[in-house]
Amino acid sequence: MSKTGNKQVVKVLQARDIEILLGLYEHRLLSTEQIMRRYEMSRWYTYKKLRILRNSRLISTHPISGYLANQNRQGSYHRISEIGISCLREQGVTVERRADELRVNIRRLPFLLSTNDVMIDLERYGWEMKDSRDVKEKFELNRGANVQGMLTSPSGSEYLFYMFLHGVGMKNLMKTAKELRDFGNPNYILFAKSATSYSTIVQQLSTNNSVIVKCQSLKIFPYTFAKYYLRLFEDENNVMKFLEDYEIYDLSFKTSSVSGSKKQYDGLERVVRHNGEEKYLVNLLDTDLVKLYNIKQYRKEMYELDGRKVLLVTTPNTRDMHEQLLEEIHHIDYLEIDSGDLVDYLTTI
DNA sequence: GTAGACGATTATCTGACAAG
DNA sequence: CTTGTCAGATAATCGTCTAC
Repeated sequence: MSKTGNKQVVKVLQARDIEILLGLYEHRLLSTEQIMRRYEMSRWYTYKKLRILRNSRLISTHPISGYLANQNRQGSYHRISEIGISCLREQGVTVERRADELRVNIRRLPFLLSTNDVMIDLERYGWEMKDSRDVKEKFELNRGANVQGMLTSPSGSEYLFYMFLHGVGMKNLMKTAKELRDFGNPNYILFAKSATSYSTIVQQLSTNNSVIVKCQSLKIFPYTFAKYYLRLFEDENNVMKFLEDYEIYDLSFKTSSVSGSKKQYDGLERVVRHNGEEKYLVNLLDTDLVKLYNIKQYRKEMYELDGRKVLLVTTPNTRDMHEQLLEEIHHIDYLEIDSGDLVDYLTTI
């Protein structure tokens, strides 16, 4: 019997035990549910495995608070213990931090759980996530910065990212804006976990040109949508492939993008034929404020000279917001994408 | 309107068991 | 020994209906 004073403990450390310990070391903490997803174990087995690791004092378990709004029972999260760390060291893993240094302040807990959730969803599609401390170290950013970490897309683009929970304080948003302006990194992703925080962020930042002109992309996503969208669509060619595949959108793509000596408009590079008309296609599914800014620069006079309207790809949920942001521009047509189609497309690949 | 009541749900633990 | 599944139990909590 594998018992020590009644409790089941680890007798022989398994490969998966080490992977779990490593995951806890690298990401500081993971919830029960996250461990279940990340290591692809059944619910029962996850509990069992974690209990055995805990009984062996390799990990410690704590109740989650502040993660889900209006709910008291939110499950548990797990951290690696000092014993767990020496165990990793014995396995030949280079570990520098002590268990004590991996503790997370209760106020940061919901942020870290949220970012780890994104990480677990996207890593299997070729994304990589770097912890906020590593990022701050690497780019020499100050310790108190809001930046949550860095995401590297499958194609190698590096995005610093931010997480916004259910409420967004104005002070905090201004602090973030200052970071976006000062950090000098070209690409950013902002995740918003509620509809309110999403629209607050978009509204506040879309008028802040001093921030936008410093960026190559500044994408703002509703959290859940982002976890689907980013699997594949950070690469815009895949968005185009999707639009082509669904004939109901009635698009035919011109073979090449606008190029050469002809005068170009920033951000308007892709010409399509839609309803018998040539238009500039802009994908705004990512609510990229840089794209929005570029569309605003395409003024009425230019449009009258050029003759091509802008065809804007949006969703039923974001259309109102996008229209409102561009209300002074009239030469825009909106193409609504059914998010169901989008999810179908992503899950059948 | 709200305090119970009551059943459903959630997160977890337990012990048993098959198979390797 | 392990992995992995499962029925069953639990305590806390959630949702909702009902009685006052």
